[in-house]
Amino acid sequence: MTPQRRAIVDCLAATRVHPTADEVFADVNSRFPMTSRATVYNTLNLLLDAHLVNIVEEAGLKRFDPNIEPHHHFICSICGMVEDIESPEKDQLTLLNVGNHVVESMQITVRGKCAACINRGIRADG
Amino acid sequence: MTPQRRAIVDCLAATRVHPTADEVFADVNSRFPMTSRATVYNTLNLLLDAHLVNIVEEAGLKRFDPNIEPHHHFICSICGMVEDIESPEKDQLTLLNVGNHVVESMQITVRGKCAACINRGIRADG
DNA sequence: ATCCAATTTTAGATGTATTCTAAAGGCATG
DNA sequence: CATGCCTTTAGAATACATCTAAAATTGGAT
Ligand SMILES: [Mn+2]
Ligand SMILES: [Mn+2]
Ligand SMILES: [Zn+2]
Ligand SMILES: [Zn+2]
Repeated sequence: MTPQRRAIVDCLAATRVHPTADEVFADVNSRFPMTSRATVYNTLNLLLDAHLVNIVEEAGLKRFDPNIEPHHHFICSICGMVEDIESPEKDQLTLLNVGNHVVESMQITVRGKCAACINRGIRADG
Repeated sequence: MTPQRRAIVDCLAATRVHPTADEVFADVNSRFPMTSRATVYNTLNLLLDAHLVNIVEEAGLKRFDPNIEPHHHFICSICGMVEDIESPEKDQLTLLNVGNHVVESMQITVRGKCAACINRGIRADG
């Protein structure tokens, strides 16, 4: 556990915004200016392999999610924001068979417009 | 509607495999050898803007889905195959509010191992 | 403390998917 | 035929991610 790795882990633990690798890099770099992108990617991939973080893909970006409890996401179609859903919906899902495939997990993605974007839009109109 | 565009639309209409842009390019190019990648990407993005196709992102790839009816997907964690779910699960989902956000759609992603990959694995073992 | 092997970090090169650009081509209209 | 508009094309440019090889750091053994 090096300072760089600690900074990366801390960055993930402190956020709920599902940052991209580049956002993690920017954050870590502000505290450890010499940290390279490669270290950030290496460490994130180590965390992935160890199942300590998950990935949420959206708009061509891989966003990293330190919340490894099964949960669902809301994604804003305007600003791209990804937010955890403290899921009552989870209980709606029975893990059932799909064809002859072996099902391991099920996840809901909810799309729409986030409150911030709606407010921005209303102000822009008025 | 040019021959290239028709070929791209036909390619999408004929498949259920959620091809990538490059897979569409390969298919179209086999019939119209001079078609460029730019035309494929341009046309796919036009179709997206017109809401005639959707995107399914997986493993860093954008896969194109001509099925614009709301539906769900099974994704194989081994081969990456994306398959529509003729959804009884759809009815499990009530389109409910998430925070102060405006919900527009909800989609289930089921992950696991596909039948083909399971068979391949069993043969490899035996 | 010194040496050494193993691991980690770094800068930059490389890879891969996608988008952009500028010129050429097609097609309809006057 | 000349004009304008849209499409296509090839290749350059961009963006995100991964790989490489050398330097730096670590921890254990002497
Ligand atoms: Mn999450
Ligand atoms: Mn589909
Ligand atoms: Zn938003
Ligand atoms: Zn499979």
